Amino acid sequence: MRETASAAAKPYHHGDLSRALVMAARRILEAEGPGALSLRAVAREAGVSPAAPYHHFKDKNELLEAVAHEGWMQLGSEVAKARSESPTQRAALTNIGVAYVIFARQNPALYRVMYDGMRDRTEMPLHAKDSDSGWSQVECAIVEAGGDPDPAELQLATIAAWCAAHGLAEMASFREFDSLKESLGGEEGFIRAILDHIGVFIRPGRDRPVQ
Amino acid sequence: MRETASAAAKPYHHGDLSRALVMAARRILEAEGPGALSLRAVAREAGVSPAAPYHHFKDKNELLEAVAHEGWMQLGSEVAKARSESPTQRAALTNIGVAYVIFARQNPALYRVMYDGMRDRTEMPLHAKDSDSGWSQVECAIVEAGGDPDPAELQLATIAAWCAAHGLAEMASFREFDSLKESLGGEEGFIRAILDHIGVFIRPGRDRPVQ
DNA sequence: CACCGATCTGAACGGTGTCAACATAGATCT
DNA sequence: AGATCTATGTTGACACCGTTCAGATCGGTG
Repeated sequence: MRETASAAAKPYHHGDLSRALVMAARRILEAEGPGALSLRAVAREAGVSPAAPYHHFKDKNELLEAVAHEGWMQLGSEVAKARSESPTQRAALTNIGVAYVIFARQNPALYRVMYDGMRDRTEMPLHAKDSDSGWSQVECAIVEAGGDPDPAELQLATIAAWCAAHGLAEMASFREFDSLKESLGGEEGFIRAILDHIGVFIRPGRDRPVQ
Repeated sequence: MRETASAAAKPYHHGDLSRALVMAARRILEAEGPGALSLRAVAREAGVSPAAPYHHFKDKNELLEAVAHEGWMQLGSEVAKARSESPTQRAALTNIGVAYVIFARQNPALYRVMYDGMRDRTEMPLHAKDSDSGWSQVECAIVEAGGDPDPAELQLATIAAWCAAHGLAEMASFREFDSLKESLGGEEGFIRAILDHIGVFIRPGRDRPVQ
């Protein structure tokens, strides 16, 4: 019953469905937004029956978690890139913030899934273990920028920075700020201007000396 | 066909269904969370058929907007209260931030609905007109606390403060910070500690003098 | 009173998450 | 190799969802 002898005959077993499902989900997310992201639609996009995903994810939620995890990984590497490309350690922290917000702005649907999965969770997903997670990178950057290395103080500073970046990531989507953005030289100018007002992001050349 | 002659015979026409629906929605939201908030459930809770809401709201979304609007009003008055009860103008801004985050923490499901409705909106709902909206109160508080009254600068500062508060409102729900909260004297201590790290929130007694 | 418009009901449609029963394919054992 | 086991698919069903539409019911206006 093979389709056309050799080539594209869809096999009964997919081979790597879990990855295919995550990819399909991300495709739908980009193309049609989070509202269109139903489990059935993902299965459809992957060319598979609606029940097939349940052999790889116990839930719709578990699929979304996998998608979110990919997102956090990607964000982590963007952050790492921004940090390593910074000319000075003092500039790194701000650049990390900018990279974070820009990622969220460029992948709004994905970012939404990432944070939605985070909400009713008892722990933050991304940062705990990996030394190159977004979280620990921010910690390092804060210390390197002259922040207080005392663990308790550092944790507070990191939380503060993360709060600001997340808040800005969500607020930056309001069209209401369009004209303001334009007058600040585009999206990135806007982001930098806001981060400039938030103490945890050291302001090169305007802050008091680091030490 | 009246039930028991006079008293509680459910009338065919409800009288004030729109308000009853909003109230029912908020009840469900508090009791079972945002996941349980279906239009049918709201109608059920209000003791009405699933189609009845459509005579008062064109959409499920429009109902949620009404719920969100109530939330923003409530938040606005909480903020106003916190501001007016502050001993000094310099303390007011921080107290506003604390009140904002505490409101979000005490009404997490409502806050989620409020912001979800905000996301794909072209304008922010709450602040534009009313002089006692949360937004304009923050603006006033910033100026009164010694912030730059230049309009452009003030707008940036307000956005920055709002970003931080919103970010903290969402991050404060992570159980991961439980022990940290405890060591800081509870939820409010935690919130103040974080806001302390954010420049737009003036730090009484630690910041440079206002003028 | 007759009537009209606003409000509510009932039944229906397509879509959704999820599950149980069954089918198939690939791996493993003899 | 053949038999068997397990992982991975499919089909069909269930309850629920948002939404619509035709009809029932009521409050008010002529």
